[in-house]
Amino acid sequence: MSDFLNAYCMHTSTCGQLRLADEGRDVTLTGWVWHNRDHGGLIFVDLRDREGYTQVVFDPDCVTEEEFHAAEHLAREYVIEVTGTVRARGEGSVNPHMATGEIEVLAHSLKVLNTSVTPPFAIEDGIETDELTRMKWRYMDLRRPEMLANLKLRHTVAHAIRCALDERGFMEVETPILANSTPEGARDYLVPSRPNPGSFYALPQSPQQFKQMLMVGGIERYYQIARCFRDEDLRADRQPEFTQVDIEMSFVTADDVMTMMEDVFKEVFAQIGVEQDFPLQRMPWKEAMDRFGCDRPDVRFGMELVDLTDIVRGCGFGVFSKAVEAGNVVKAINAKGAGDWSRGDIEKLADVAAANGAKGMAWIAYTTDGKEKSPIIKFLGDEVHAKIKEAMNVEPGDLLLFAADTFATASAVLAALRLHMADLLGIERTGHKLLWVVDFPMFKYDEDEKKYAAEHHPFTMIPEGDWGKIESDPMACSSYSYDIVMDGFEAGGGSIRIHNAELQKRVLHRLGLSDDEIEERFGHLIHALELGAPPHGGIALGLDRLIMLLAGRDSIRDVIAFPKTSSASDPMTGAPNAVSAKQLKEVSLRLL
RNA sequence: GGGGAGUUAGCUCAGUUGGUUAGAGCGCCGGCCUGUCACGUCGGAGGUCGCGAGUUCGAGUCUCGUACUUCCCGCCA
Repeated sequence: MSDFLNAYCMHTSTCGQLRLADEGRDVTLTGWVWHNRDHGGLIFVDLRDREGYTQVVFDPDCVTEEEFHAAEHLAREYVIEVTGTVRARGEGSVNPHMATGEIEVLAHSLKVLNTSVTPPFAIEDGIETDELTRMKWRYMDLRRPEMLANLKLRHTVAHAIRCALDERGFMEVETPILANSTPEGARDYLVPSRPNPGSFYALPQSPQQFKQMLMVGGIERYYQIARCFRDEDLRADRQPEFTQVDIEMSFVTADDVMTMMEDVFKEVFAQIGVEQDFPLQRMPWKEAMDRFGCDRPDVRFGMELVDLTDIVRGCGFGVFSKAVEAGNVVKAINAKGAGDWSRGDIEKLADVAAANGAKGMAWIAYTTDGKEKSPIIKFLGDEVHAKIKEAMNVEPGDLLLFAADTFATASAVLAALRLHMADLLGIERTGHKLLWVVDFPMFKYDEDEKKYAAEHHPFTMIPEGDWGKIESDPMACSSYSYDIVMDGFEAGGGSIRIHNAELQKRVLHRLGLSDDEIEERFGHLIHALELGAPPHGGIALGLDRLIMLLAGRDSIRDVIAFPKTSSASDPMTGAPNAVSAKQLKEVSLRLL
């Protein structure tokens, strides 16, 4: 081993670890210069590494003239090695805001390991630097303590999950990144195959097919912290590549999977000190939609949706009564505390409703001094209004917001308004609340394509009592499916899978696939099911979202070391980039 | 594909009704300073106002286009 490696490979971080008990120790610290306070005859340098920071003092009596001169010129982010003695700080110079504030290191020697040009932004928490700038110099962003803490949390959680699954007999198995394209679902990222001109791999949207094959392969309990790829438009909580904790088990029921998952969460949360009551609530999908308008409700606050369809049937307000006649629903939420809002502020909420598909938004405000104002109240009639007030539990200071539309649209509108009002009213949403949303319908009807689609995915097991409805009444088919919802986000989802080839074919037929298409796209799955596939099911957790929520961030970009911008590019490396004509020719491609 | 917000110094921002040489804080550079910890203090440098057209005597400011960032809808089995 070279002297260089000898000198550095055994080094462990100590910048955040020294305490009063270490007084008198000779130590060697390495790290980055955070702040340099040069008092002329005495220099204070805050030296930072991933564990924290320590004040180093340069006294001209304790270092050579050259070293003191070098210390005067230490700028932010210079990399240095300092050897010195730990000493207690004098009376009045203890810094209670620093973990190492009771001590300092009096330098005996200084080595400048590297210099740094001026950083593009401050290496500090709470900066408001544009994300493009942070991503272009991502390695600098990662030096900021809060970003480092996010990655540490991610590591700790991933490690705890691995340990918990290992204890339960799960095997980690890697599945291919170069996989096959599946026309169902999200758009695939494609990779041309050089030896097979005109053919492409797809990067997996999830290891779904492979993990089912592993069950058929007799693995029984599999997991993988798996990268997944979806070529769809981005959001604050969606990246083109993201990480799933992918889990599959044989010979289990939905209850087994959920219980196992809760046990894992229990251990993970214990490790990171997150409070959560177990067992988790299990809410049927229909109930979630009825009460929250959403299959991933944030149940940390109320403001639930109330169905007023029966109350307003035949009432004098045409928008409501005609909606009911057309078979639609009329629902409302009660935003307590917004009753005194101005007409203008209330009308602005209609923009939120419109963005989610509403054609308009009726409202009634009840001021704290007992007045009522509303553009619709005069049409409702006293009797209907009284019933609405009773159903909505109206008190002075309340604001009712209505949606009259199809069940799907009314749900989406009020779910969005509910979250929007919670933000505007400052309703506290601290802590974490997990629950299961279960029993999703097997199918949904796609109005545009005029065909049925899978609500979860087409491999989800249907309760045996509903098998007969696959052809006759698909919308009435339930499924053994479960999403784990955290603070209003889908943290994961799974199901018991179909392990019967005939049933799988019936479901695929229902989705509009011909025998030939089934053979072509899903032949490998069908054949596997015919060869002794065990009953099996599993779940996939969105690791990025989970860490985002645990870290209290608004974007998964803050918990991913090297994320992409909203146009799926990487400002640091320049990816995606143009390739040479030679490269294109090698994979038999020509650009349009 | 659609809608909202944005782009001015290294960073964060201000910039009035279209009018002189585009400002501030932080950072940066230089001087002074032995107990600071957002050190202090004195001085200094630093700008293609995203890009391209247009209107105008005159554009950071108005119009059109365009690129990029960000949030949302669609999309994400």
